[in-house]
Amino acid sequence: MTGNEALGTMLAKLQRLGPLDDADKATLASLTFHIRKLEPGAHYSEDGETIDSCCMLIGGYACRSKLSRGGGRQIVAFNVPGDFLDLQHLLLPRADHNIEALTEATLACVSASRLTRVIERSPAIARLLWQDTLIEGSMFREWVLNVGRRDARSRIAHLLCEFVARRKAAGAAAVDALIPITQEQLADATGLTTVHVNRMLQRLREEGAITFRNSPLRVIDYDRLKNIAEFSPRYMHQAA
Amino acid sequence: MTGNEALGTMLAKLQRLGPLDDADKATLASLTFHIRKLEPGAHYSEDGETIDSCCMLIGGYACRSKLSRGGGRQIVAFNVPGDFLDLQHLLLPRADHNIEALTEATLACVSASRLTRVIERSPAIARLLWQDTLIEGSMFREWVLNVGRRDARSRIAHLLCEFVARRKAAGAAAVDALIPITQEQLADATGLTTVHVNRMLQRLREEGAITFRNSPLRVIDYDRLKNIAEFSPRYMHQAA
DNA sequence: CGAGCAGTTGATATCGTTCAACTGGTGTGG
DNA sequence: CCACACCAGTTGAACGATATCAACTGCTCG
Repeated sequence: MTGNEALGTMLAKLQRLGPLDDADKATLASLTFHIRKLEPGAHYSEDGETIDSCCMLIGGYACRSKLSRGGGRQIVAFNVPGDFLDLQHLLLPRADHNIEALTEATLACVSASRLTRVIERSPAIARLLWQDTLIEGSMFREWVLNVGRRDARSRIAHLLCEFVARRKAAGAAAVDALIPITQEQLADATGLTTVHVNRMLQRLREEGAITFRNSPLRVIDYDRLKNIAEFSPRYMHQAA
Repeated sequence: MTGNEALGTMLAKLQRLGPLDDADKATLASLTFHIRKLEPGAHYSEDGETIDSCCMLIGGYACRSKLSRGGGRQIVAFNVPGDFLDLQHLLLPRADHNIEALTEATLACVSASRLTRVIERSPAIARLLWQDTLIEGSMFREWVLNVGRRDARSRIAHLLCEFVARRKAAGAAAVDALIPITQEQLADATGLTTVHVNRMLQRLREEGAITFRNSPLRVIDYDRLKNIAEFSPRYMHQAA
């Protein structure tokens, strides 16, 4: 994976959000990317750290998580290729959560100060990045609803729907591709226990929505899953 | 409440986030505010609506909520004076949640197109608004953790701590001022039932952290409440 | 071959829900 | 000034969803 491919991924992402003119593209092209690989489970950043670069996930999958005092982990977002992982460190140097690779992951990192210069020169780019932040915010609100109000079965279903929809929108994989999330991670993302997640997944399998026995999770009936989940992608603002 | 007072509130809010020079302030002052009053329970915006203005809450309290298909309501944020209610409609015209007054509320509204012109002229203002969006995002992440991982008692305590801390930071009221949130709203915000919220509040009262019998809620021992809540305000990035 | 880890199962415990009745303010119309 | 309605809050009893604990399976990898 080279800097050029990273630039391509970033351009594609931004242009999914809105138009850029040639000057904007040239400005972007002036960035130098530092390519970084992460093993599964490795952390890119940790809660409390000071960070002065911004990364985009250009390959593999990641998640954002926070710990409660008791040691419980809550995953608050999943990330797919094309996602900015920490645009926030442009304006808020101190990390407020952990960012962790789910699979082998490839990151394209830019120094925060250089990116700052880019957005000063290109209001259009600044606007799209801000828009991305806003869409992320909307997804967090949906997560609060998901964890707060849905029962275990539809909560899990909703999570899977979102993951699959975002990955598809990013062009990273088909709806029925393998889902690289363990049951433990699913539990941490839904606020349930692994035991209960396992039982609910079995139910979703019986209902014909997914498969997974001794092999990674895979969605086989997306429509059914969406129904169970009350999933409507509007909150993603068609962009993720 | 006049447009001038609205401008003052907005300036104060922005300068809590970062510095502005005189040109920025002049640019802001060119905005015309439309002052709007909301009765308790009245909606400013509803999920799905198209909105072409941006409002700041300059008096009273509000909340953001979403509905699940089953009709369950999830409150995903509380708002205190000085909060931008819908900066997002600058870039995402379609609302993805409801915004509702908790008390009598006063809003200062600006047309989205005018505000767009302001941020085009002043990168510093754009930067602070984006920063505000990022901080809001961090608070949503904390809410996911709160609803997903904490038990009922500390979940409620955490909510109260956040409300009180933000209100204090905004200079709107002291820590021990009345909290204008009903037990039903507390239930909707925590993903619990009113019955259980009532029982947990009684426990927090027995523990000496709050009072409320036949009168509005009030925090009387903030430190104790913070302890129960595992509350650490870092996720608000000192700004709210 | 053994260790380790994700996943699976069953039995039991618990937290929070549900349902239904009741209290006590507050506001309104007669 | 009373009667009534209404609404937030309160209480108790029974129920149910999810957690907890502990044992076991079956990969995968060294």
